[in-house]
Amino acid sequence: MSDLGTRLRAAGRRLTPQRQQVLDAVERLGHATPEQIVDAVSAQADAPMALSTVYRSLEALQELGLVTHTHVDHRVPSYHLTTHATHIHVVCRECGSVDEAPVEVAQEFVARLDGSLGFQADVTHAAIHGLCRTCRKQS
Amino acid sequence: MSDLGTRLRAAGRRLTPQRQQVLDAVERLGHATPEQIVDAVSAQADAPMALSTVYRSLEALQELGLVTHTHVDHRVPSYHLTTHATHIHVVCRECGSVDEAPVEVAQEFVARLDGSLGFQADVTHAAIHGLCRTCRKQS
DNA sequence: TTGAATGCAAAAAATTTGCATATTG
DNA sequence: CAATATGCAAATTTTTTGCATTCAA
Repeated sequence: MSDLGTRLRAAGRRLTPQRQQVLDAVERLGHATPEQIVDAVSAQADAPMALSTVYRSLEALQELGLVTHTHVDHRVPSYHLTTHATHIHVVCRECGSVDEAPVEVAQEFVARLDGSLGFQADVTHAAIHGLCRTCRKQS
Repeated sequence: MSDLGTRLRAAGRRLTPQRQQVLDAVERLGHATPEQIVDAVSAQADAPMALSTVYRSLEALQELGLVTHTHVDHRVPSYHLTTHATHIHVVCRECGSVDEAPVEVAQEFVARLDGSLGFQADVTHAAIHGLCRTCRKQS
């Protein structure tokens, strides 16, 4: 994987300290909302970063395929590295709890999507909604 | 499955024409944003429905487990019947195209989530992000 | 009749945009 | 130097909330 600067330039874009900081923050935080990112970056950097810059940076990083986002919370998107492929999020629609499952659980699912649609799925960190063990028993 | 009124009352809530209309609209439209629902309902009913009523109705219907939502478009949630289990949505993060896959594709995935976490997943209409066949080749 | 729901308007939250200025390549 | 990106503030868009009124049970 080439570095951020190279990738950005290849896409006709530029490497700025802000973009690097946003990428670093996403990596460091694991998952983060734009709000959390701006807070994290502003805490480290000398000057606070504009929230609009975070949005625009995330857009650029997403275009490069370096980050993606998911909707764990129904309102705010949560960003994470595309390569940070460690688990899948399952969200209970009853109690709102968030649990994690290893990627292997979806291996066959991904393979089938590939086979039938030619779609390269990024289920990693995808938010799967449903009922958790506990809430399920109660209904 | 008991009817809407019974279910609502069992939850200490009430059956109102608005809630029935919202449920009907979701069923008729398949998927719909709050905005689309208010439009659809207002077109049929004599008086236009308040958008806040749509939000509150959807909340109630979700609590009953009758509807769920997904994020096909990253901004606005799209609602659909929980029972309307026909397909899974795959969304390309590159071109934004939306494709569908039959539920069977996820059967094993769902079974495994159940087995490992006891989680009852509703992958139906879940939005899976990734790269479509076309965009995949270009990158 | 009484608690729950609606409608409206106002507030809050989240995201986007315009534009002058600064910065990258 | 030219094109791209930032920062700020204003504008949009989306969702929530307060409250008086209406309505379901």
